Amino acid sequence: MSKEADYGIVLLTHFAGGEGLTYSARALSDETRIPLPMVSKILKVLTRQGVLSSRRGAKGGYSLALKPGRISVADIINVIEGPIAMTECIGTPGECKQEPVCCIRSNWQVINQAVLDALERISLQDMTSPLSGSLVPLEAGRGNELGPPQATS
Amino acid sequence: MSKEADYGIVLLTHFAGGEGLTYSARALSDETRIPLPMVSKILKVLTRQGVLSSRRGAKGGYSLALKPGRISVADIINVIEGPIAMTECIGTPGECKQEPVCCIRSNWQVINQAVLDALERISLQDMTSPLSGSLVPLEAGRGNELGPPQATS
DNA sequence: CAGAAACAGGACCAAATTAGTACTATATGC
DNA sequence: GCATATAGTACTAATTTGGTCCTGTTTCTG
Repeated sequence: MSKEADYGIVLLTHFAGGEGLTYSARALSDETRIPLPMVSKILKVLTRQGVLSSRRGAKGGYSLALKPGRISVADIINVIEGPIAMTECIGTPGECKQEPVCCIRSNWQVINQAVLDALERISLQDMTSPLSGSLVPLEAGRGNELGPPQATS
Repeated sequence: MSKEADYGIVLLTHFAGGEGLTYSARALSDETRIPLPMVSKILKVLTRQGVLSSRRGAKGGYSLALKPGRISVADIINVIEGPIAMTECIGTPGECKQEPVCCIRSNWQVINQAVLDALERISLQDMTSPLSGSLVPLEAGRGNELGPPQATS
């Protein structure tokens, strides 16, 4: 994940922690230790994409445009970085030279979708408090009934 | 994921499909349409890391050093790219300037671990045939009982 | 109204990473 | 000895990324 997306999630989590408050870019920079120009840049993107709403002028600033329970981590990565894709062929099909002879692309689609689903289930709200460690890992339904790689031939 | 890791998985899946056969770099390049120098480079890394074994000279080539059921997708990414980490602070702790004031790092650890677990459960063997689309997405166990972001306030 | 505070929108740059290439050396089989 | 094939390393070119800067425009306050 790019640092920009990373920062974006940190910043938005800050908003989610503070019950609909309005923050200036400078204030957020101070509180998060992320350099001001970077903070500005990211907030602008998030505003253009409708995640934040902004008010200009003195006493202006940014505030969440949506309820923190309705924004997912996947959403945020999506608006900052573009589509979440493990391989090039998922994000931009047709680019890869060996797509015609590639027999694992469909498998990547399945894996990618699983990760995507997971990140979509985690809301900004969730990020404000510790996630319980009991994340149920995604389970590959296999045709052959193999155990995990370490336990099988 | 880097293209090198992507290619690596394609190449290894090729090995897994062909029951312990030995392939030369050239043969693999022809079959996968991945440029030869690239194939060579990746195979060398995989050999040094013990995933493949090699034989030099005429009639030489590469073959799998382990049973395809015992190599996971996570393993492959790991040896080619290094540790799988969604954020910098997971892969190389202590680098990030705002780590002391960051309150979401522990959550990233949980998320990262879930993805890691998922990729560890998918073996090379599994990649040779279509994964059933019914991957159970990883489920965030939340303290508060929220539904998915889209369904809640 | 003047000025300060704060966002909007770009353009821009430098460093790091990545993708890909090339070359030399060494081992093997015929 | 020669052809085949890996080992190792160095190199380059292009892209991406992280980060900065500057010039507006809007709004509040005195």
